[in-house]
Amino acid sequence: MTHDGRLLRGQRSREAILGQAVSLASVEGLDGLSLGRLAAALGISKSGFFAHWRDKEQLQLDAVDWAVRQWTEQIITPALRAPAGVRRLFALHEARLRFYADRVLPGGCFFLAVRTEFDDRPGEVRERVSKAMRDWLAFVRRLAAEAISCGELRADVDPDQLAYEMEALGELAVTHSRLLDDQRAVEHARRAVLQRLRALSPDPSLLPED
Amino acid sequence: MTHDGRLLRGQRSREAILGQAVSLASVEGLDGLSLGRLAAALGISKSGFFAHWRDKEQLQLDAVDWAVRQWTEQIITPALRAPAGVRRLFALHEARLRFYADRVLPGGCFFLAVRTEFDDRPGEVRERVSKAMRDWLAFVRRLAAEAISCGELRADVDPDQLAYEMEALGELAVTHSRLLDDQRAVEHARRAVLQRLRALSPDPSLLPED
DNA sequence: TAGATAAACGACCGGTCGTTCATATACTCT
DNA sequence: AGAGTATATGAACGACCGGTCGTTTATCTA
Repeated sequence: MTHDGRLLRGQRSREAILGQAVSLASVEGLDGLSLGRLAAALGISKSGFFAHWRDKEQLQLDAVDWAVRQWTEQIITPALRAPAGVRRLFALHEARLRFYADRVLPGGCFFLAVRTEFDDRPGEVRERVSKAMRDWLAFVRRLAAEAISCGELRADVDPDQLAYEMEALGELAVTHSRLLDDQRAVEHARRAVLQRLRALSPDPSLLPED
Repeated sequence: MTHDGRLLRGQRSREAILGQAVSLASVEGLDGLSLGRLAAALGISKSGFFAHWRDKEQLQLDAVDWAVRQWTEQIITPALRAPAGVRRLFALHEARLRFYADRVLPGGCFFLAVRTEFDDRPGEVRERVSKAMRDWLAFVRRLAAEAISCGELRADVDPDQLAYEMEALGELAVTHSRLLDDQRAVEHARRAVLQRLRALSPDPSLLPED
């Protein structure tokens, strides 16, 4: 129980499979992704999945959780190194844009792909994705509320409204930069949030001018 | 040649099929849509499609054009009844949000679904969707430039930047309202653009306060 | 009225989908 | 050494995929 090489190997397999699944799902979605292609990309057999997951849906659910962990490590954690307030909010936005620009995922954003796929399709996957989005938005709202309470955002700012705007402005960068081959999309996304935060802050000098 | 009931019937069939295809594609995408389900939804046989289109891709291309026409009729044309300037820009935004709120398409937005599906998949469909997006953004930019030249927007406004922001803020309303069952999403989208336009206009009183 | 043509159909093709199952291997525990 | 278990495989399944084929029905033309 304490030292089982099989479990360790199994866990490594699971991690490798989920990572690849999230990568492919960022391109073709979680349902568009087929087990055959996933197996081919990993060089394993299709039936091997069912040693780890009961069916495709269970794998999809775990893939969502894996993507949440990746998002936390690569966007939230780095942003928390910035001082609380508007600088942390903007650091969060920049971490996200860097995640897109660095092409960490071949499709750009797992959550964009999966959200448009499942927003109108009932089931457990939808609920899991929905919860991930709620948690993420609640986190952004909390950062906004922090910024208000430490006086770096005007007291009349609505955290809900600001979180919506940051989410919208950040995410369009994915499809715009790809579909239109428009490099300026990321710059538009950056400037939009920067100018918005500066306009809402009593001390804009906390943020870069441009 | 001038009066052929067969051609007329064929054209009506094509229109009905494309309308249904756009509806279904707004939910599951243009590739996720299967000819079998499309035929079932229309109560016709699968093989009948190939009397009108060579293959699925040709139908997809026509569906994109059909969706562009629908978008023009239901969003652009109504907005053009508003006077040129910031009021027309905001009318465009409101027409779009009404299109979403009225659930004209069961999936909310054909172009959101198709864009996330094809932004990283080469082919003719991608090019067609890309062109549709470019044309749409160019139209929004033109309205913004008009507003600047008639003095209703500050001269230092960047039409590219404004078009990006309006697009981003408008479109997130689709998935947010659906995935999160959040009715406020549309209101967030409306207020974000309204306050943005008011902030950029020398005469905010042209627009509603809230 | 006879022939041509557009529209729609049912049957069927090869291929891929998610899934099941019997089996083999690798490892731990008793 | 032997039982038990986690991991992985290849073969096979029924369902559905996009697409082809020959045929029928409806309509126009000569």
